Amino acid sequence: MTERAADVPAETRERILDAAEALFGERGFDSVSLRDITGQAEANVAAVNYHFGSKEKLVDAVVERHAGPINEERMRRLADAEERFEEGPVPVSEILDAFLRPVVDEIMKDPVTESVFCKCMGRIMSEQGYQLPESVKPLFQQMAAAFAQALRMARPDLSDQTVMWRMHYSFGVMSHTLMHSEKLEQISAGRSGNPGLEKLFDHIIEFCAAGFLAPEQGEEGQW
Amino acid sequence: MTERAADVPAETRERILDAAEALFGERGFDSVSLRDITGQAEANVAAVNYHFGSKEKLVDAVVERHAGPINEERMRRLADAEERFEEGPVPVSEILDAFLRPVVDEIMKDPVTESVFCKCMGRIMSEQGYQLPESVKPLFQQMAAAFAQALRMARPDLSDQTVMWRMHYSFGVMSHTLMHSEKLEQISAGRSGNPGLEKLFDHIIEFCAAGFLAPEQGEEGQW
DNA sequence: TGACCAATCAAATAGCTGTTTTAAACAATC
DNA sequence: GATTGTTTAAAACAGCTATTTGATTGGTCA
Repeated sequence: MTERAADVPAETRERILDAAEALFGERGFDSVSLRDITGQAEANVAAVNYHFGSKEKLVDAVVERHAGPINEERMRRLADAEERFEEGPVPVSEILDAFLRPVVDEIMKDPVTESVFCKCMGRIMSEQGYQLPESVKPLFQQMAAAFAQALRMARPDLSDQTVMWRMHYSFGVMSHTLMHSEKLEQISAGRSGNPGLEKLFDHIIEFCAAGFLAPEQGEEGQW
Repeated sequence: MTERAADVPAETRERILDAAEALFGERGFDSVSLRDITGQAEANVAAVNYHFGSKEKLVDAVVERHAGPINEERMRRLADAEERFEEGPVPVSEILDAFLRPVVDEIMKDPVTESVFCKCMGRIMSEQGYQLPESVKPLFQQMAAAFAQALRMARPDLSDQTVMWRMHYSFGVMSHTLMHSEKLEQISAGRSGNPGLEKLFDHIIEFCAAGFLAPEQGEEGQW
């Protein structure tokens, strides 16, 4: 009769996913062993290969669990904004909001794993050499293309390269902030339903939007 | 008679440092084994523990080799800028330049390891949970404090928290860009003495400076 | 010449890695 | 009640990990 804590999901598969997400966020994909994961998940080592096939596929499963919903919500919000501003281009801050807000929402869905998933999300976006699972790649590329086009329309005076790079910078701001989200506790003292997280993303959007509004210096096409 | 390629340093210690830097940048600190490193450096496995004491101290040595000079140069440039603008606060873009430029210079010192060190540098700055070696920590904190103060003077209307966060964001832009610097080749086709790298940092400074110039929204002290 | 010292090497240490195998439970269906 | 397919569990797999050991080299100084 193995008693289990009340907040631990009953299903082994789910427990493994949760434990993996937490540990991946804390220490990275490669540095965490299957024994670390199954130990925390109170499962057998073989359970990972049974449920997921391999460690690599487990990583994919962890990513897929959130990446799909986030990217779909991004597309929804962008389409929504384009409807609201049908007479003209969508403002940069609205585009960035459509891009960033779904991440906040996804993180705040589960207040328990919140802070932990924060870092995992940041890791997914920043880990160099990491390949997105094939199942989310197409949607991700489609999403990125849609946002790039919206931003080009919002700032038609900027070169395409500049728009691309500034998207890249905004991505960096978000992922870097998520990865080091333990510093968040300085501003919102760990209460759940974290209001500090939303405020922080407002703050990020302010910063990136202002960055996007900067005029382009130097001659064009010199890249 | 073991012949060695002409561009490989003769000293074992140096060869290990170079190989470690390259591999760490490519795959991260944990994922690279000593055998990977010594294999590429054409050295014996035991050489790492002989010259550095442990793998962890090797990581520290890789970081120390660049972090010290970069932070010292940052302090020099900031002091220089404060002299040039003695009648008033140093402009944000000048402060960011003093902060970012030494990284470019350090990277471009050695055109061979350039692109590789790019990523390693990014990794050092972004790897979550990684602790700076004790030897560089004091200087780093001193440097960060000096830049924070300069930025507060440049934007006295902003709250201290906002300045801190925007510094954090700028850091994120730089480290994320360095980590994914293989995309650099899209804009500067791999010629050495890379002019694209300098241009890119100008571009980053434009973006971050504009972000810093954004007015502070909402009530203060609500963090 | 002999002693010393730093540097290198192959080999062995103990322990961890992902994965596979084998066997045992379990529920549902015939 | 026997027979399915699904899930769990312990044990073993080969291979890799960082580190240590002890022997061997080459050079330098007394």
